[in-house]
Amino acid sequence: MAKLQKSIDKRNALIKATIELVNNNGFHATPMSKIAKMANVSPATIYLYFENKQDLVNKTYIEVKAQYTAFTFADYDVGMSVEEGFETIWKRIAQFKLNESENAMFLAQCDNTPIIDEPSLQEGIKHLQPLLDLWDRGKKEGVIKPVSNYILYAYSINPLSFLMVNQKRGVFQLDKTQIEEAYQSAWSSIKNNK
Amino acid sequence: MAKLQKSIDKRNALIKATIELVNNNGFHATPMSKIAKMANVSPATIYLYFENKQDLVNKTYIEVKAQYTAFTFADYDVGMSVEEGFETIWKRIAQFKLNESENAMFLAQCDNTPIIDEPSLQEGIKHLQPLLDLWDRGKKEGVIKPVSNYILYAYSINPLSFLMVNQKRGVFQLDKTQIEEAYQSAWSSIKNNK
DNA sequence: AAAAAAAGAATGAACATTCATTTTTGATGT
DNA sequence: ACATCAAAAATGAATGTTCATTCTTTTTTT
Repeated sequence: MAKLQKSIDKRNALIKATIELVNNNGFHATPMSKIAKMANVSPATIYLYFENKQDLVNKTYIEVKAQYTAFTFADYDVGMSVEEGFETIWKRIAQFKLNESENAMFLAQCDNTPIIDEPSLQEGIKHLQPLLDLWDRGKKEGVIKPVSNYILYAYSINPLSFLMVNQKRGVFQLDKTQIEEAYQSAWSSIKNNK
Repeated sequence: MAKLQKSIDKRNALIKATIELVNNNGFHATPMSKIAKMANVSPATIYLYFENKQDLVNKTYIEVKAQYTAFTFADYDVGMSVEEGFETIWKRIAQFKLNESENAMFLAQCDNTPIIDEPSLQEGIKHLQPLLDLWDRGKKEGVIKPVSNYILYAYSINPLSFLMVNQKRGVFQLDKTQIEEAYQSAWSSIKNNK
């Protein structure tokens, strides 16, 4: 147990260091030596846990994405109505993006650059399925606009990424009221009006 | 004239190569030597036009951002009504993001990573002012929701970035009808309902 | 005491930038 | 028109550094 525990700690420290350094300096300016130093580990040790730098960043991405989706669907239940389900999921996503902004920033960076390889991107995207299923159900019930899920996502979920980035930059702050307003915008942009 | 013309051509070729390589490989995997090769120039020549790699990427960012905003406001006139003005601007932005996707992708990458330095980011953001002015006017007239411009941007403009990225990836295609739908979503998410 | 984990130092490749030379440009005098 | 030539522009090859990865040795675990 002791051995395994220790290993997991080191692995986590490496992943945490990767996120922090990539967020602050970008992938191009995060050498393995710095990651090692921040994780209190020798550079050589990284290679006991990961194949190489690409593998490290891929695995970090998958791990953070898994956390994100686990968090997102924690309160959700398939038995909920479409509207209730969407509100539940949306609010969790908002909470994640605004409270766990280190993780959210890392995902935003990965999703807008070619640093993660295709298989890992695919792996990361899988877990969003419940939301897509909910939308499909909503369209059948006539509650959700009959448009592509990409458009629904673009208008209801993606804005949170932008708000998160700007909150992180310190130029803007989302409070309770604004979150509620943002939620109303999100819902009214996807609900079917007719 | 001949001399200056030639210089501008080389500079443009370098900027174009930078955009293409950074889009496809990321900043970390675009060596100066590759940029030089793609621009049909010796590596040393880059340093006649730019101070160093950071300067090259900063200047590229500013240049593309300037193109973007010039394009955006080309049809806009301050005398327009708020609704007409917004529609005019929004549709130009959509056109830019979907037709000039190389440029738009580059901006998206820069806006979500720490590869551009702060002064250049500031420089790039300045030109968006007319849209913010329009929104402020709209709020005074009671036509636009009285919320932060960041929220207005997040819900009406930013979704286009997401759609652009996914269109580029080939998983999704925006046609005329969908653009019209997207515009309706954008407008109804910012117009004042009461 | 053998096996596993970790470490620090070494290795070699890749890369940004500079250097020494060559080529191009365009003004000037014929 | 053309030849000359200094200045500017461009080049390919060096330079020195940084960095990912590996190697050998040491430490820890069981």
